[in-house]
Amino acid sequence: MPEEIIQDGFSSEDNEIVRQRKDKLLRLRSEEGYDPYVNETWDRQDTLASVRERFEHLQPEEEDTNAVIKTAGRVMTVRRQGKATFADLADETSRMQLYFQLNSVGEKAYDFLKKWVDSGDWIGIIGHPCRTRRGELTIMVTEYRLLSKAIRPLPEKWHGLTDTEIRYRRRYMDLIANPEVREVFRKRSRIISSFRETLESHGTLEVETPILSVLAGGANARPFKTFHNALGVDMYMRIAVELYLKRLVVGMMGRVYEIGRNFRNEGIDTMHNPEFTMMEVYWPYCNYVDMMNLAEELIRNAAKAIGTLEIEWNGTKLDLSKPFHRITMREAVKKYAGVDFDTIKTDEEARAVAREKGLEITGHESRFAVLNMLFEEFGEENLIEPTFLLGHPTEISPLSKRDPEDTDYTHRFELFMYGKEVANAFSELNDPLDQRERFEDQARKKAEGDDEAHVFDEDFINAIEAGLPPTGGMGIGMDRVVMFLTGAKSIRDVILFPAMKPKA
RNA sequence: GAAUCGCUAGCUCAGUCGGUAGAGCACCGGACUUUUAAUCCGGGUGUCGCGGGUUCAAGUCCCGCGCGAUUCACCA
Repeated sequence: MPEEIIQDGFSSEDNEIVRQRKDKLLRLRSEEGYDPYVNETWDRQDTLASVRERFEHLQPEEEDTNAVIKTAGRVMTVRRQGKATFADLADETSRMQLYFQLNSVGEKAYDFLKKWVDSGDWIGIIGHPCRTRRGELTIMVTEYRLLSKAIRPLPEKWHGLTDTEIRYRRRYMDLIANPEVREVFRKRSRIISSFRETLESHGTLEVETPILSVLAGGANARPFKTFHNALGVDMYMRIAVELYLKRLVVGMMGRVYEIGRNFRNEGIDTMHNPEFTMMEVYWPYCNYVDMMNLAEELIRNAAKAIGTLEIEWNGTKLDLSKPFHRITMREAVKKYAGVDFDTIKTDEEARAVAREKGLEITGHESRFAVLNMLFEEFGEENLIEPTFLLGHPTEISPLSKRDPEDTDYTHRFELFMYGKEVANAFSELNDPLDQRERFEDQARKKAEGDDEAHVFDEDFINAIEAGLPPTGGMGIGMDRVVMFLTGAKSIRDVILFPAMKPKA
């Protein structure tokens, strides 16, 4: 078949159905003088859900000719039957049967329907409700208007669209074919709204900080790099908003939060997307304990907002009304790896234990790094019920305040659910001298080849030097919260347009 | 990065031992004024993911590549 682009909007890529529909569209314009893409408004007065609610009381074969319904939606299926036609109309709220009779709409409109309206098209309709003999609430159409024409066929009406690749790449087709997918994203929206409501009920101000900047700090992660032409400088996409929000607390903005996209140039799997949504919150005069309470409240309220405190993910049910568990990293390692770190006093001892446990050891690890490795290897996956992990070593917590009782450890927690990290929080380090040392330590790690070590942010130190009040801060991975509350097994199922490799 | 599985019509899928590409839905034409996976009659619309190879003959066998899914590794 020769490569050619056919004129008038036709393409050699078109399949048979698309060619027929394009041809139909041209004929609709030339034969009827009707342009289905002209600027049109339609005064929709009812959604299908509201129609369903208003006329639920109708009995089979009952018809309410006095009521007027004015609605609109996408034609999903058409059942033509000579001088009568049934169709299913869907909108964002529901789906309802339409009944067009030759007598009810008139001959001219009925012929137009037969000739020009297809499944996939958007139509506005005026009619009244009735219930069929078989009990189906139906709109008896008296007038309708073709609002927009679809020239590409809908996915199959019975099996729908299941091909994951098409579902993610062409999410619009997924959303058309699978109403339950629309419901997941409505829940996502409600969860995020609930977070905002909870935060604002505590007097927290929503702020926006740079996505693009010269330094990407606040987390251990590889950033995306880009270039600003006019400034002539390399820039990075943010990996966290932490350092900016703490500057705002220094700047006397009080309680602040941001819900926004972070970007990390790392692998993609069922728990990670290169861009993901993070909520970060900072409260002056508070500490990590306040953040624990806030974390529980945020998650519980979000669950309530979508209807239930009983959640199920990956076959495991959880009751979010119960208080969340607490365990220290050392306790978790003792329990799940069988290693008692209280008896380990040197890095050498720790490395020996780690080798025994089968961990890959280079010989430079401190006992604190080993503790963390043992937790990640043996502990993490066991924290199924919501659990605050406490007592992180200072070495792996460069922005976290030390525990005054044991300065090798910090006042920090991570919240785990289903064995996955959902939140990370701490009493924010506000000692500028200590913060400088921590950054210096990170800089050493970076120089040793750790490309995920924190960058040294001199201006952030400057901010801390200006005085950060005692502050509790927390970050929550919103995508994971949505996954656990909706039962989605992949992060791609809670992100409308997940990252995909280009096909060709 | 590795392994496994998948990629065939718009969608969901079948395709035997290597022997002329199939079904349902959708779509096109016709009948039908209460159907609802409507029904009935007629019609197959295709770069079998891409590129090589073996063979008289490849959707099928072999090699390479691409994309996706899952698991593992990596990664907050």
